[in-house]
Amino acid sequence: LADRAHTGRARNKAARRAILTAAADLLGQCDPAALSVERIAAMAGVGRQTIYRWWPSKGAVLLEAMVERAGSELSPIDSGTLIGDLELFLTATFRAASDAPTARLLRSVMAESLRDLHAGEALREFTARRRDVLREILGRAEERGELARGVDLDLVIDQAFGLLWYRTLLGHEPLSRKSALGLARALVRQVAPGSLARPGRPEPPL
Amino acid sequence: LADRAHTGRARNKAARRAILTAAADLLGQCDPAALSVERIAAMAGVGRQTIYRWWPSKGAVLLEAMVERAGSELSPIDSGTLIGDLELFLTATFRAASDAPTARLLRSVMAESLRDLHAGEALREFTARRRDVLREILGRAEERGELARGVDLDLVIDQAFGLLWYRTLLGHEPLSRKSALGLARALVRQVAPGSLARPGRPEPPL
Amino acid sequence: LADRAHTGRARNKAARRAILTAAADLLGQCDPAALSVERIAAMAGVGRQTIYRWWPSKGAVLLEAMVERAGSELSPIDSGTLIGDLELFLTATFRAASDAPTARLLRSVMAESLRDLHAGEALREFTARRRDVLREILGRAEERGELARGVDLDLVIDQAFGLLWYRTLLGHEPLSRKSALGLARALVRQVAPGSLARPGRPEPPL
Amino acid sequence: LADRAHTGRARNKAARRAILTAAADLLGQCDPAALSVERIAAMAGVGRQTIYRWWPSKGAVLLEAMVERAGSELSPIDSGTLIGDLELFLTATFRAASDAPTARLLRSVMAESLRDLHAGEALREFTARRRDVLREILGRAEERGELARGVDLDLVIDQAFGLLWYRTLLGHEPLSRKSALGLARALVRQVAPGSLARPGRPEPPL
DNA sequence: CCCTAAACGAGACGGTACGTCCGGTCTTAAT
DNA sequence: ATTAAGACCGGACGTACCGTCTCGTTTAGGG
Repeated sequence: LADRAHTGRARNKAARRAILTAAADLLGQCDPAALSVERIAAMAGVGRQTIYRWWPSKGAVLLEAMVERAGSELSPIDSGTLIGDLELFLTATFRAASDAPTARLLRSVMAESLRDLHAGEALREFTARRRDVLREILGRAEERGELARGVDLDLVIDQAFGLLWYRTLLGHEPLSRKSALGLARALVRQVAPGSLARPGRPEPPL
Repeated sequence: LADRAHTGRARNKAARRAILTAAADLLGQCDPAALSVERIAAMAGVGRQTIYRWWPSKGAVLLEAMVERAGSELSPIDSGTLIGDLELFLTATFRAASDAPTARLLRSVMAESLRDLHAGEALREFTARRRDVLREILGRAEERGELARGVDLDLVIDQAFGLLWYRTLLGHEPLSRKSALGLARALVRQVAPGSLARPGRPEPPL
Repeated sequence: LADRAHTGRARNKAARRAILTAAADLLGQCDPAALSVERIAAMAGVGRQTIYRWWPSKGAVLLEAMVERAGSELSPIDSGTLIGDLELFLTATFRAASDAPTARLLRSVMAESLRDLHAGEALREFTARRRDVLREILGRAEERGELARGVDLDLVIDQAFGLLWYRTLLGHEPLSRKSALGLARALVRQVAPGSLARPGRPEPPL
Repeated sequence: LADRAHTGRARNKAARRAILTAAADLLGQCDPAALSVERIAAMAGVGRQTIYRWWPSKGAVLLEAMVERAGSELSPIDSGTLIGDLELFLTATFRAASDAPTARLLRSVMAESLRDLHAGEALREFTARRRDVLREILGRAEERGELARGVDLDLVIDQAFGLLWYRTLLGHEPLSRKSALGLARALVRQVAPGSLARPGRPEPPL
C-alpha cells in the first residue's frame, strides 16, 4: 500500500474502523480526562471533521467503540438450570469487567455518558441489551417453573448489574469470581429458594 | 516558643460557605457540563483563586458540597427487626435519591469523580460511610440471631447501593417506593429467609 | 514530490486585519496598562487563540500594528539641499509624533518592547528603517560634497531620533515645529557648517 | 489641631532600606517583566503591605530605588571650558549608563514609568534634575561668553540625553567613550562653533 | 513602667489577564 | 463528494500578580 500521500475519497470504512479502534484504545488507557477528539483523530490518522460527520458528539464515538469491543462476548448460555446459567453468565461478565483496561473503559464510558446526551442514550441502549440477556435466562427458568411467584425480575436484574457497575465505578471491592458465584446463589435464593436444596444443583421441580 | 501557630489573615468562613452553597446549587441544576470553577466562583461572589487555595480540584469542591448537603439526613434507624430497618432505610434513601435535583447532583458527582482523583477519593469515602449504615443494620440483625450463616454481607450491601446508583446513573427505571420495599424483602430473603414467614413481621427467634 | 505546499483552511485575512486594527486602536487610547490580549481579541471579534496562533506574544502584535500604521507615511524627500531635506523630514516626523494618539502609541510600543523580547526586536527593526531614511538624506548630501569630513553620521542620526523619543517618552517638552527647524539647523551646523552661510540655502560647494 | 504629634510604632528604617535595596537589585537583573511587588517584598523580607503603606505604587518604589542608586554620582564638574566640561560630563554619564546592570535598570524604570503615573512623574523629576546639570554647564559657558546667540539650549540638552536614552532603550549601538567625545564636540559645534578652532581647547575669547 | 496606637510579617480576599487546551464548525486543496 | 489538514470562535483551565483587608505580634513614644 504504502504511500497514499494523504487524501482520497474511498476511505470510508477504513477510517471508521480506525476511529473506533483508536477510541477504544484510548478509552482503555488510564486518564479519562485525556480523551479528546483531537487525540482520537490523530491516533486514527483521520481528520477531525470525519468524526463529526458520522457521530453527533465525542461521547457517541466512545460508546460505539465500547459497544463494538464489548459486544462480541455474547455467547448464548443455557446450562439447563437457573443457578447454572447465572453462574456462567455472572462469572463471565465479572471476569470481563474486572480486566483492568475494560474496567477503565467502562468508567470512561460512564463518565462520558453523564456529560453527553448522545453517549447517555447509547449507554442506556447498551445496558438494556445486557439486561435482556439476564432477563432471558430468568425467563427460561420461569418457563421451567423454577421461579417463585410475584418476583420483580427488573429488581433482580438491576441488583446484579448494579453491583457490577457500583464496584467498577468506585473500585472499593474487586469483582472476584467468588463474588460472582455468591451473587448467583443470592439471586436464586430470592427468586427460586427451593432450587438450592442441594447447592449448585437444582432440585428437580418435582 | 517553638513557633507561631499561624500568621496572616484568617480563612473567611463566609467565603467557604458561599462556595459550597454555590457548588451544591449548580450540582443540582441540569447540565453537568456547565459546572465550571468560574461559574461557582461567580455565583459565590468569590475570586477563582480562593477556590484553588483551599481545594485541590473542582471535583473536591463538588464532593465536599455534596457530602455537606447529603450528610445531614443521617437519622439512626432501629425498628427492632431486620425487615423493618431495611424498609425504613431503603425507602428513605430511595426517596432522597429520586428527588430530581438530588439525582442530578449524584450524577454530576459521579461524573466528576470519574475524571478527578481527588473527587474519586472523596466519593469513595462518602459511599463507604453510607455502606457502614447498612452494615450496622445487618450487624444488629446478626446479634439478634436473625441472619443465616455464611452470608457475604458486602455482597448484600453492594446489591442495594448498586441498584440505587445503577438506576440513578442510567435512569432507565425510577427508584420507586415499591422497589425499595421489594428490595428490602429481597435482601431479607438472601440473608434471613426464615424471618419472612409472615411478611413484614419477623418470626419469633424460637 | 517533496511535499504538499499547504493543507487545511487558509488563514483568514479579515481576522488578521481586524486584530491589527483593534490593536492599533487600543494602542492609541490612553491607558497603556489596559492593553490586554483579551481586549484586542474581543474588539476584533476573534478568538484569543487566533492571536496566539500567529504572533508569538502580545508585543509582537502591537509592534506589527504600529509598523503598519506608521509605515505608510514614507514619502521620499529630496529638496536638493541638506537643510531643506532635514527641515522637511524633521517637521513631518515631529508633527506625526506630536499627534496625541500617535504619541500614546509610541509610548505603549516602547513600554511593550521593554518587556517583551519579540516586541523589542520588532521595534529595533522598525527604528532601524527610520534611521535609514535619515542616513540616506545625509548620504545624498555627502555625494554633493556638502558634508565635512570625519563626521560620525550615526551620532547625528541618533541625536535626532533620540530627541524625538526622549521628548515623546517623558513629555516634558512638546515636539514643536520650531524645535524641528531648530534641530535641522543644529544638525547642519554639525555636519556641514559652511552650508548655513545663507540660512536655508546651501552655499555653492566651491 | 496639632494635638498628639504621633503615637504608635515608628517607621522601620531597616525595612525601607531593605525594600529599596531589593528593588534596585531586581531592577538590575535581566527580566523587566519579573518585577513584582511580591518578589520585592520577599527579597526584602517584608510584608507586602509595608510597601503599599509607604509608596503609592510599584513604580514609585522602583523609581525611588533608581534615584537613590543613580543619585550618588553627582560630582560637580568645572574644567573651565565648555568642551572640557562636556567631555567630562558626557564620558562619565555614558560610562555609567553603559554598565550592564545600570542599563537594565534604566530600561526597567522607563518601562515602569510608561505604565504607572507615579513612576512617570518621578522619572520626569529625576531626568529634569539631570538636565539641570547640563544646563548649568552651558550656563557657565554663556557667562564666559562662549555661546553663540539665539541657541535653543533645551534642544541641545535633549539631544544629549535623547541620544543616551535612545541607545540605552533600543540597544542598537553602544554608548562608547568615543561617542561621548564625539557628542561633546558636536554639541560645541552647535552652540559655540568658534571655540573648536583648536580642537579640545577653547580659543581664548579674545 | 505601663499604655496604646501604629507599624510589622504573614497571608487570605476579589479581581484581571495570562497562555494553553479542547469542542464543534467551516474552509481549503487534493483525489 | 469525501478526505486530511487545519484555521476559526468560544470558553474553561490553573497560575501569577495586583492592591486591599485582616490577623496576631512587636515596639516606640507619651503619660
